[in-house]
Amino acid sequence: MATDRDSVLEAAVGILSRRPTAHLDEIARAAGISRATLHRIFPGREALILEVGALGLRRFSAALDTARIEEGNAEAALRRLVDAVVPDAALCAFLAGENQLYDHEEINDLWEKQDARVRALFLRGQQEGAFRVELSAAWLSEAFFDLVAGIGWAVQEGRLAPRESAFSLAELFLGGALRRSDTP
Amino acid sequence: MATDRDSVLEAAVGILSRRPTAHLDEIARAAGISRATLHRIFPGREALILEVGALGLRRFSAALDTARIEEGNAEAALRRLVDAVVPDAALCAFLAGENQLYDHEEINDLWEKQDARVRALFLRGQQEGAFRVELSAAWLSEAFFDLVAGIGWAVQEGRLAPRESAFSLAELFLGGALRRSDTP
DNA sequence: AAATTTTGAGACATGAAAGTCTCAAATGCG
DNA sequence: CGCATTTGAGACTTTCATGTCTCAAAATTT
Repeated sequence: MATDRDSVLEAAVGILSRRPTAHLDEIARAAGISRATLHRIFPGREALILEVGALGLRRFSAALDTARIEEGNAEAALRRLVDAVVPDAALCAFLAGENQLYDHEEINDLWEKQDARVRALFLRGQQEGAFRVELSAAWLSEAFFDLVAGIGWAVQEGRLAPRESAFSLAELFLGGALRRSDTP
Repeated sequence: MATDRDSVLEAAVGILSRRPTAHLDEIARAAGISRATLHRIFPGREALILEVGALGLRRFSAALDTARIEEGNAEAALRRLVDAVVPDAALCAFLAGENQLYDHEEINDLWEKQDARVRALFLRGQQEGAFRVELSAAWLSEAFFDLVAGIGWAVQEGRLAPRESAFSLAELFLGGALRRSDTP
């Protein structure tokens, strides 16, 4: 459930994923609280950003769990992952853009762990013959994340309907832009 | 050719695309000049950022020109575009992340114009039967840009070899991650 | 309804980066 | 070689977001 802190963090993401330099004023207003209260909940800007990152990682990690990406065939696992991750795409977009967090050991470790799970999925998919081997698993993993972030931005700014987002992401990433006469 | 200003701007991109909040000190050092000289060339931070954006758009526009995206079949045009745009991927990554520039009329207009050209390419490709029609031209265009930015980041941080970048971008975007028995 | 707690608005202090200036060193030019 | 221009290092001022504080209003509890 969305605790009090989490709802503030989600409001913060809405602002920060678009403008990482936004003032605390603005974030507080978006969260519907005063700057004073924001300060009471989070000691300062740095702490706030850190917690947004931590929330993003928790959600991403939870998405990997609910999608059970280690099970079944790789393509189906990836499709499940898309469905699970799309609701938190904005959070992922923030994570993707916030390279500053990477010198925080705790965050860094958690990120590394989740990233490894995704890379492993692609590697497994390549070994199963599901994914192309001409593209490195690392690049597949990174590109996937880029597109998740892109979906997050596009939805947030109204350029893409939320209902289409999972389909658009999965189809483009898996199938590419080229039309084909046959289904694979 | 890279005039004096442009070389400073390119150094600035190297820093700013990774950390948009970097101090001017750092940017000056990266450009090999002093903070005083940086101030002499660009009146201030805002002006610098603006010019970086303008350079990015000029380069992107030039890439669309050299790729002659309006000519020939759409797939080939897109492949040419990939080759033309990859050298400036870092600049594009900056553009993608810098939504602040969008309230500058001049920049905004220029961006809108180039974006329209790319969208037109995808639309044309869909009409020719080259690109899938289940995905909107707007999303194809946006996703393409997301991946260009991703390539820029990955190369800049050494996660992807520059020589592989054009291939990785074109293949993933056009063909997707799924392996296929036949070539389309 | 009274008491306790939480919140918001604003004033104020702090600190850090941006912007400005000066002057000596370096560079380029005639 | 001497003159002119440009550059760099640093001190300084300014600006603005952050962080801190206070107090009254609102909400919650009992």
